Amino acid sequence: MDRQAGGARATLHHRQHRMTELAHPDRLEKVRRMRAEGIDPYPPRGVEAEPVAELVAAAGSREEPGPRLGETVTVAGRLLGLRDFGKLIFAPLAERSGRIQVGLERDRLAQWWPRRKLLDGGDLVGVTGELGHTQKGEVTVWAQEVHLLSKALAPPPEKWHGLTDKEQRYRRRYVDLWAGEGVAEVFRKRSRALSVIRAYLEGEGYLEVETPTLHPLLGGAAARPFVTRHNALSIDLYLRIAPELYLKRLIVGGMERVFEVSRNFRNEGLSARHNPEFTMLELYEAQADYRRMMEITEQLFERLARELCGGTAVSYRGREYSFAAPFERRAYTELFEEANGCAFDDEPAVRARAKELSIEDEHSDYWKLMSDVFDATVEGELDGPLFVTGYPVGISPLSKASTEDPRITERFEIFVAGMELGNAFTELNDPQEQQRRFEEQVASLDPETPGEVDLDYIQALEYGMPPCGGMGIGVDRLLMVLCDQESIRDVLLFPTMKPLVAADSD
RNA sequence: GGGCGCGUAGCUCAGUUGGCAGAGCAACUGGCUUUUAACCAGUAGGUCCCAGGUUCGAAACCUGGCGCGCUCACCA
Repeated sequence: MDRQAGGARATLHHRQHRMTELAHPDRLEKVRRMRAEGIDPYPPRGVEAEPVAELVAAAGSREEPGPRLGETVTVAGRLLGLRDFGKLIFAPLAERSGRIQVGLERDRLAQWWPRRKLLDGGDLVGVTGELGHTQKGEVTVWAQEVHLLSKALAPPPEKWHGLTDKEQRYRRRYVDLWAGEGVAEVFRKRSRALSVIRAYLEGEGYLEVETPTLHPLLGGAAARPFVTRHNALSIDLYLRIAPELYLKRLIVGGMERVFEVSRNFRNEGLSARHNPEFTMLELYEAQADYRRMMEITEQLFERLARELCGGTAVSYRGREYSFAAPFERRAYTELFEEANGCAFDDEPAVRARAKELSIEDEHSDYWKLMSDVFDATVEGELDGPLFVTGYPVGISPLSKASTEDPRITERFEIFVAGMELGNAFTELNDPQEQQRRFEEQVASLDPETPGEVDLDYIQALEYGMPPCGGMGIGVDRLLMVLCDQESIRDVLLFPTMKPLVAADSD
């Protein structure tokens, strides 16, 4: 016990020591010298600068000069490194639109020149000068004025590897974003994807809404929740695991076409495909059904691929996926039978199969077990984009049953590269049937199903919900595919990490 | 929680059979007006994750711990 405590203390001390050393002594000395000379290393105002990508385009090449070659321009950004030739220094400057080279010549900067040694890689500067080229044809701003905008005390990481330690990349995303190849691009794409989604749905007559994140009851999915406390009300609240039941209340309310970009929270394990908080797009449309949801999925996926990947061919982990509509459809029941040699509702056969696959019957709930068998034998093999249709009623408590086969529902999930990217169905709007299914869930004692029936939701249905189609799309996972990233953490700016020093460890 | 792997300079990494702690980049000093990971010469920089153990001698071997990654389980 004592040894453990001692070890923990040593680790703590080690980490804090390292963190203070991020500020480099030489750079601290330069800051002192600047202040002594009356130079503010952290001036309050920036400079008015142009996006460098536009300047690079407008400079043209040496052979074919662009319209703005020779103009005096101002750029601002981070100096990634300094290549010093004595009376000439080249430095790449990075900002939001891209990179441009800055050329610092003694002859053009007579007054500033003695201060060049105060400059370091990583510093933020504003540079005014002539837009031109070097002998090798690189577009360069030949500086006439240099303004330090913010002194970097911490040196940038090694210049051609950047940060490679994944933990360091996620923890210090503020470095990774400019030091890591392609990192900023992923998050520009993420932003564009959300714009495309909003533009598409608004074009379809949808209204974007915001429903509560703090829920008094669990519902809309099966997952372990985060619990929090409201002091004034003296009640526990859950961080939402899904916005579904609130959005459907809005359909009852006559809003008819609504969507929400919802941050959901599930208190479960972390993996390459799971983060405790993740973004879900949920949408609901009155007078629509699951077939309309397929249409929306196809249109949205195709549009996103065109906007983000330049076409409908999407390359993910070395394989190509066609995002051109229509997508393939397969029935859940058929896929189940092909993979397992028995019908999904042949309980003795499925139980035997589960034993073969050493899948444990944890909740003594047959439908959960059957679903586990499906996940183990079918899901990972689905290349897609593929709609798996007709999920069994027993694992679809919020879906309307099929009119042709009462054992299954009007529901589908969309798969790409073995990953579930979305889940949609014709919404169950019969309040009595919904209450019956909720009561079954409560009776199951599964820790991941609601502990009590959401009577307010039943009451909403009692006022009458029109026929309705609804869908949830895992935005992060969809972006993994569109940006060709292997881990969900690579499409999240700040993925959930264990704190360096655990505040509460027992 | 299980399995596998990793932990050495600010960063990226070597370190042979157990025998003086190493390189490149970054930093510092000097040189250089066209580089693209500039180049040349020099200097400085270490809790080898922590604690025990084996040994004449441990960064290396053993035990325990800590941290992280991958993976499996979990995640309708």
